[in-house]
Amino acid sequence: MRIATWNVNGLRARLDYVRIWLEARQPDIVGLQELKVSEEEFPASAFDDLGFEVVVYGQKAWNGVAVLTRHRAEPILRGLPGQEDFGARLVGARIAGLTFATAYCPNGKDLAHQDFARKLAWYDDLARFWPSRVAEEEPAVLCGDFNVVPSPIDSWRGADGDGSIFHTREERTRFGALLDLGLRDLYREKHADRQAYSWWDYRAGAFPRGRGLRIDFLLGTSTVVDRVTAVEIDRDFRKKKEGLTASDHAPVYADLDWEVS
DNA sequence: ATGTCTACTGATAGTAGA
Repeated sequence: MRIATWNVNGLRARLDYVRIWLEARQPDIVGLQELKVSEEEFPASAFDDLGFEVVVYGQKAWNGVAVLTRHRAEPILRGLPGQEDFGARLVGARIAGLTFATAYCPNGKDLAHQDFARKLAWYDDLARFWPSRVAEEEPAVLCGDFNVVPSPIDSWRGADGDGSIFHTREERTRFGALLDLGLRDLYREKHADRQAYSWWDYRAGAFPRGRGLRIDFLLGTSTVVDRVTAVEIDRDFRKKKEGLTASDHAPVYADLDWEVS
């Protein structure tokens, strides 16, 4: 079974591109972020045609998350309690015996902006909420755009980035608190020393220059980690395809040795 | 510093957010 996470940066603008990726990679479950579309305008029929059921938490213009699945989904999470003002950023479902949730964590903008403190508070609420709904021993995945660079190796700037937005001690502590709940970074479990990125700024030629950050993660509990056979950042799908513009994020996917009943 | 992209608006170019 193949699971994936992808910040698509506008689902309506990206729909044809997303379709190309789904057909190329054939994932079973996908967490999408930054849909930037209301639930009324969500292109459900396009995914239906491709054989995917959808669980959507949409919002006009900003944010928005969804789970696509080839298997039957039972919705279990919609939003982070107490953080409704920060928009549609968390949705989850139970699929094929797996708890699968996807998050679009706040960006924070810059260290002086009030959204930076709000980002930290959002993380604190997530770390409180998650264990109230998901047991550490159950097979579970929390994936998404976390807007945090966990370690210097995850930044094109290396340790020179330390202290700047996405690279602060405060953000790393919050991300670490999720790992302390028993969630493990599937990519890092498979590729301990590989420097690779999942996001590149559209500006200043960041992608061709190799100036990226690894901020998109598939986090899994131990029962999931034990089943992982491969994890890849699909860098090829950060490139233009058939004249279509890519998201500024690449998809990240993992293959699990998983029985779908 | 910023060479881009998306979606919004009493829109039809300018702005905000990332």
